[in-house]
Amino acid sequence: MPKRVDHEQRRRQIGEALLRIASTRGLQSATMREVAAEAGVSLRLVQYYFHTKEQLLLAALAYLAEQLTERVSASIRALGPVTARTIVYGTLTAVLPTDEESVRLTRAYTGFYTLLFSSEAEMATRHGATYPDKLESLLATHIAAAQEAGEVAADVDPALTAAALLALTNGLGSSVLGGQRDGATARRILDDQLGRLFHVNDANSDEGLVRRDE
Amino acid sequence: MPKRVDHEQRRRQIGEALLRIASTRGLQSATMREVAAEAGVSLRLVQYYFHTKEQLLLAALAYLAEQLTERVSASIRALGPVTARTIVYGTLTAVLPTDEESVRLTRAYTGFYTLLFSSEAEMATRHGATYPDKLESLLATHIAAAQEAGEVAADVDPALTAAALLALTNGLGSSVLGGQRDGATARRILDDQLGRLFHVNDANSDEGLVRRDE
DNA sequence: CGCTTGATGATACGCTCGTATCACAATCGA
DNA sequence: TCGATTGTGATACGAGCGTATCATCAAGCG
Repeated sequence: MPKRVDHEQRRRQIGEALLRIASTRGLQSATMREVAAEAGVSLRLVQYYFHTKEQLLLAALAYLAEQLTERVSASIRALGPVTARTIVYGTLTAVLPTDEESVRLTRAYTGFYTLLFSSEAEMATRHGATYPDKLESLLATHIAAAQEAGEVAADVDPALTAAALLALTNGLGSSVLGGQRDGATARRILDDQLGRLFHVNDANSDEGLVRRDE
Repeated sequence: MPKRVDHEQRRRQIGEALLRIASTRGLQSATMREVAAEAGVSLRLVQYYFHTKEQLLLAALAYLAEQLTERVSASIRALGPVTARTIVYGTLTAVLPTDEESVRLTRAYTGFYTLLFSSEAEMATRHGATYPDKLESLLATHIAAAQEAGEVAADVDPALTAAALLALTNGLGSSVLGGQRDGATARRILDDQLGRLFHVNDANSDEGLVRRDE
């Protein structure tokens, strides 16, 4: 059988298998043997394409980040014209575990993030923390833009608010994954906060403003 | 040596040892042998007082909840007269990992919460989720009270807001534990949101209001 | 006093994990 | 054509885990 084979494709096949396990049985169940079985290959092959488990995890994390990024931009596009507001909405709702795909992604991501907490290997100079950092500054930028446009109150600190929104979304995600509430409820909580942040810019009162529901 | 010994004290000694490990090396390092060593007893003793590891974890979780509750009420008391506002502030800032003790507690708690995500044993009818639920309804009650007193805008939904604040705090805690930012910054983000929620009830404008820093 | 019983130590068992080793088949360059 | 290289299988190894077993030592009770 040993035809010359496409390494990248094989690695992807195995990496995806790991992600599938991570989002169903949890990352701690993603043992070498389990991944091999899920990918339909032998244990030896997993070792062959990823010399060590850490390399496998790292590659899978990269694939996951890829999918996550793709979902975020798809979510933004789906909201119509690209404005600061749609970017913020799209980004945050994309990473909230509401439908099947986002549950999958969030579960897997949480697994990796959890690994970060107590890995002596430091997960390759904590790659995990750079992703949220980028998201945060991106959000801050667009909140500031919305502020310029008068969609957001002037006394709002974009950086602090971006951090808060992201932390809120992560916290909501955890509560959904932990079974404390369902995705729809989490979505409602997030929408409430977002609606409170993005209000119309005409009036003097901050009460009775337009409530957004999508 | 076999004097008649106080079981509850021994169990506590061992349970605290587990918590100590959970908040330093992480819960996944809390093996039976490690706990025994940390507690300064033999492996056999750990087995003697807790027939199985799950029982040990459950007991330790109970101790942790105890300490957490104690810290929350201490934090509320430290804020002076007990009002709806001090309760909300005190509760949320107590569980945010800012000082050494809260880092310890939060780390340990996160470990257990993480275990919840993917334990087939379901951690004894998911005891973990009841605690946040109680906190949430408690917060909602006091936000509603503050609303009655005019300290909170009338269009705020107490339940949604309580959930959001708790999720925000949890998310911030995760980011601190994950090394994304330090406790002081997290505290600033939380304070910003709380200050925005509890505003003075006299004026017409929502800009330039009193910024709380403690 | 003696004997049951509570408390403790030493050690073993079975399992799973990541990783390593050895053998071998298919392919390709010369 | 043939040897070197690439891909794959079967299996072993050592460590760490939760748990179990067996023996023993000090009390308390009759």
